[in-house]
Amino acid sequence: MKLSTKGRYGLRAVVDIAVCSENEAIALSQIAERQNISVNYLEQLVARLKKAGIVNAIRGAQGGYMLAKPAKDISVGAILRALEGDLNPVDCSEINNNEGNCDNSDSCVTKYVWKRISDSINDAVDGIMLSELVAESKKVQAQMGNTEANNTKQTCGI
Amino acid sequence: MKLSTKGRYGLRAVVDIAVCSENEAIALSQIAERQNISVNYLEQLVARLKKAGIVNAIRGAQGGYMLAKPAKDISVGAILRALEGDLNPVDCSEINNNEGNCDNSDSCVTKYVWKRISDSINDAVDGIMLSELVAESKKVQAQMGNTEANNTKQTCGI
DNA sequence: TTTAATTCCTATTAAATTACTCGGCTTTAA
DNA sequence: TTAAAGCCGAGTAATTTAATAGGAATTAAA
Repeated sequence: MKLSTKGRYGLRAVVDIAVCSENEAIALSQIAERQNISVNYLEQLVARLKKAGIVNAIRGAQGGYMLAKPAKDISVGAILRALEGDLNPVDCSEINNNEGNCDNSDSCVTKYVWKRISDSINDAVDGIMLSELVAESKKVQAQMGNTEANNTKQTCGI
Repeated sequence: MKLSTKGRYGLRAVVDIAVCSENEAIALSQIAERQNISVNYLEQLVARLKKAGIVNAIRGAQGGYMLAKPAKDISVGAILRALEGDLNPVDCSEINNNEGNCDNSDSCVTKYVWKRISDSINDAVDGIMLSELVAESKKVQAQMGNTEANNTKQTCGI
C-alpha cells in the first residue's frame, strides 16, 4: 500500500517544473540534478505527465518542459493518477467500471471497505491543487534563503 | 498503490471468522475452503491477526480461531494494519515517527500531500467496524438464501 | 550547414517484493 | 494412541519496480 517512485519522484518533478519554468521551458537535465533522479528515468515519468495533458514539451536544443495549464487548475490527484494509474486500493469491478468482472461481487462485503478507502484517497488528492504546493515551496525557499546562504548550486532551488 | 493479498484475503478471513465462529472455534481448513485460499498461506495471515490481538487460537484437535473481542470493538483499520503494516502511502519521517530520518524534510513540500493521503486512509478504515461487515454479510446471505437454494456446501456461507 | 542540446522511444536488466509452497514440530480432544 | 488441528521457519516461483542503455528525431544557435 505504498506509492512507487513514479508517484514520489514524479510529483516532485512537477512541482519543480511549476516553480522553475514560469516563462521558459526547463530541461530534464536540470530537474534531474536538483531532484537527484536520473534523466533517463525522469523521461519515463514526464512522458506520462505529458500524455495526461499536465505538461507540454518543447523539443530540440533549449527545449524542455512547461506546465500545460495554470497550476491552480492541476490537482495533485490528476498528477498522481497520471503517474501511478488509478489510486484504488484493489482492482474491484464495483469501483472501477467492471474491470476484472468479479464473479463474486454479489456476495462480497469487503467491497464496501475498498470503496470507502478509494473515495477517501481520491477526495484527498483531488482537493489539493498544484498551486498550493508551489506557494508552499516558495515560502520554504524564502525561509531557507534567509537563514542560510546555500543558494550555491542553482538559482531555482527546490 | 494497491493492497496486497494479505490485506484482501485476510480481511475476508476475519469476516469469515466473525460470522462463522460465534460459539465454537473455526478451523483454518474450513475458511480456506470457503474463501478459496490455501491453508498454508492463511496460516501466515492469521498469525499476524493473532499477534495483533484480533483473533485467538485454540490449539489441538477441534481447535481453530475465534475473535479475541466483540466485532464492534474491532476496526477494519486495525485488521488491515495488522495484515499490511502501516497504511501510509510513503515512508516519510514526518508521518511515521522519524522512521528513515529524511534529510530533506525541511525543504520537502510533498510531505503535506502524503500526510493528507495518510490521514484520509486511516480515518476511513478506522471508521468502519467489523460488526458492520458482519451485519452486511448476514443481510446478503439472507437474500441469497431466499432467492436461490445454494446452501449446498456449507451451513455458513460467505 | 553543422553541431550540440534536447525530447522521444523501445528494449533490457537488476533488484526487490509478493505470493505462495513445503515440511516438520507441538498441542490436544476423542 | 491417533488424528486433527495450530505453529514455525525456510525456500521458491512469479511479478513488479526501478532503473539503465542506446539510438532516432527535432531544433536553436554557432
